[in-house]
Amino acid sequence: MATSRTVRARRPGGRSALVRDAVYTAVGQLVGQGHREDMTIPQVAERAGVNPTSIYRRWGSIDALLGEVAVAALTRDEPLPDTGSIAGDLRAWARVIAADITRPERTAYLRAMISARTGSVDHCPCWDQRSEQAELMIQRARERGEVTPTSAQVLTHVVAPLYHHVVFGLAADADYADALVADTLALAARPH
Amino acid sequence: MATSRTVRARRPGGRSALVRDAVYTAVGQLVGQGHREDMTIPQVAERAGVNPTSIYRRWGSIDALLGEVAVAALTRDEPLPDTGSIAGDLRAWARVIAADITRPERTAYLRAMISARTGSVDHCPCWDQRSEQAELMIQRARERGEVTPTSAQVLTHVVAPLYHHVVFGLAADADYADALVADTLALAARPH
DNA sequence: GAACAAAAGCAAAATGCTTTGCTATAGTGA
DNA sequence: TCACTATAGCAAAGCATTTTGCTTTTGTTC
Repeated sequence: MATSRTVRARRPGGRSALVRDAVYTAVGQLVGQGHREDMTIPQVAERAGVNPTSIYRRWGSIDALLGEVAVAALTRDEPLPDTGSIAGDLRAWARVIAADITRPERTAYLRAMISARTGSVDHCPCWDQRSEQAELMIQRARERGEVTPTSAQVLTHVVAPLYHHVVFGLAADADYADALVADTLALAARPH
Repeated sequence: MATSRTVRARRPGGRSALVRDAVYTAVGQLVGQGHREDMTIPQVAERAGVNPTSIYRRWGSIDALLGEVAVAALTRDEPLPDTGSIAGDLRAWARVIAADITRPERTAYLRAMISARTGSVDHCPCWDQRSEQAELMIQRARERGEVTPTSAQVLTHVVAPLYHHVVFGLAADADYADALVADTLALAARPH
């Protein structure tokens, strides 16, 4: 994991950023090894080669840190499929999502993000991102004159079930993704 | 919360059960007050009027305890709607689910359950319960000669999006529930 | 009702997380 | 380059959680 995110900070370059990256990397490694539940700040600090105090002062708690890293990891943007039809695009996209979020670290990050979420927060960066992606594919398809589902339908009937399944420990494979897309396309095709 | 669950234990009556109930109640109160994140075993023990050691020896960690209480709270069975049509049943059922899981304690429990879930677990008691409920309503409707969605479709296109929305902090109100049911019924109506 | 066994209570010790005051380091702007 | 400031490092103290060995209570069985 290299220096990729440009968090607006007073001192974006230099040591601050180095420490942050080292900490992010350490958290990533621990999550990868299945230590999401029992992660502690001293642990992360040691692995990052950083003083625990620095983490305490910057993030306050392991949950806040984990939440931040999770969001960062889950919102890196990937290339969108462009197959020439909305059906093909959605199918490819859904499969990529399924494959992505079923990877153990990703699942762990998702759970961390959910766990960190407090009642007051009412929007979710990774959901916003999926929404934008859906909009884009639909936009393109409409310009080609295709009949398409709405982005709300795509989010509700394709993305939500995938995330739900993963988060609750149910199967979310390519077949499931395909079925979701098929249903959603059927919804769109029906006369309004 | 009274003595309702009959966990198969060597000594089902008596002190063991009393301690368990007191602990469950204490956890419930703390969750209700928004202390899911910062709950500790000594805290729960004091509120339950129980020795911390007892909790350590029985549950091991606060996460294990929270997970257990969450599952217990989320799988108490409610009466199913019986309106005479699958459309009415599903609409009523979806609204009840939405209203139920958007209550703050319920949302907290859901998140606790998700957080407690490890990769190896591949089924979810509260999902199983929803599945059984859906099957029952569909069964009844089919005996009346109605065209119905499959239970898989209901779970995927009604229940999953509701849970997803709640868990990720998005809105899940009666309107959303209605829209989900409408879409699912439309799917069922379409010629195969 | 007496013996047995399982679980709870108790208290002290140990462990490890967290805080705090201070110093050192390193970016930023003149 | 120099002053300034934000952040990191350090070390010690404080504190809460967790463990442990033992005793007590209480349900179960004969």
